[in-house]
Amino acid sequence: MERSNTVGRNGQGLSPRADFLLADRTGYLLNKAAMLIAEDAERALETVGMRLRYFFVLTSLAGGPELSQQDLARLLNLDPTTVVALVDEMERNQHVERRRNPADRRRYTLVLTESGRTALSAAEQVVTDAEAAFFGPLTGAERAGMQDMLIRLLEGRWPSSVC
Amino acid sequence: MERSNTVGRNGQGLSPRADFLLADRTGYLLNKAAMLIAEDAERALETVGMRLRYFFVLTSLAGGPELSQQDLARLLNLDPTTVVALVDEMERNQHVERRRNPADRRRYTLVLTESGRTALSAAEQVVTDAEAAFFGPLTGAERAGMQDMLIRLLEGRWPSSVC
DNA sequence: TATTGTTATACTCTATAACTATA
DNA sequence: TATAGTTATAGAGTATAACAATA
Repeated sequence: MERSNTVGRNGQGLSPRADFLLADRTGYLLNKAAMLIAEDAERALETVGMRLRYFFVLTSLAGGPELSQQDLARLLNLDPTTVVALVDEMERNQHVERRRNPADRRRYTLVLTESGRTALSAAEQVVTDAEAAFFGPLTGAERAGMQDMLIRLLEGRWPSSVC
Repeated sequence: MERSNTVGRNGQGLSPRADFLLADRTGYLLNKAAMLIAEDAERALETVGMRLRYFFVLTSLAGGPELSQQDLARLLNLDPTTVVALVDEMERNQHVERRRNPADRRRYTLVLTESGRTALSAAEQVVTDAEAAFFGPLTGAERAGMQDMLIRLLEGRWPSSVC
């Protein structure tokens, strides 16, 4: 049921106009949009039995250089202890192997398995579809422009090794 | 069916490029950017002793129509029980008053106090500065374009009453 | 019967500290 | 001494269910 607002936002006589509205805050809009696309992607991934963070890890391992658990933690802004649990799960699913790095035997090198690649492919499809739906209101050029702007905003705040 | 993939990206000669890198995912970039600006804003607000969500609530109350706690929950994607705790805190700080809505005595109308407005003003300054720094890499036109695109992406997924 | 605000509770997620093995 | 990974645990944050008052 909708509320009947007796007083309009822009102050029809009474209500004082605020200096900043929520919708004026680029940062707020960014957060709201991020939340919605994350929800959409999470919902899409449910159909293939995967969580979003799991998908991010698979993508990171598939696309980049060799990564250790610490690398993953830094890259995805996860706590190292969270990565342990995640990789445990991925290893149980045989999507990832831990291989000791001979150059530094403290580290594991995380290796995507064939099965992991297969799971990733299926996940990529549903996520790509979800993104296409979400960014549907934008033209291709606009979306490319947003992509470019976001990358520039992230410049220097991204762990060196990837991207 | 097993791990016959010595094809991993460790092979210097034959590293297969992934179909999608993390940086190709507009959704991922959106999330990363949102996380960073939220962190920046949170850090900026520390200097005035305020949390980001608190700031969002103050902004919502200052700028919009009368809001109940349920309205706030829907607007800011918060759980109604979380809003109770938040408003409790704001009432202790005398930034907000709960007034029974005579038209529907189940609801409170949340009213910003003068002291709340003062706190909001101080917070607006530091958040505006943090946003200016974060979006510094963009031209004014670009930032306006992003603002416009974000609003279009949120269209229809925003509670009707506000924005 | 449905909704607002509330409390109590359970659950999930994340952060902290300590330990090991390597460097 | 410092770092990677691990474990156990504490803490924050969130969701769930039940309830009273009101519609």
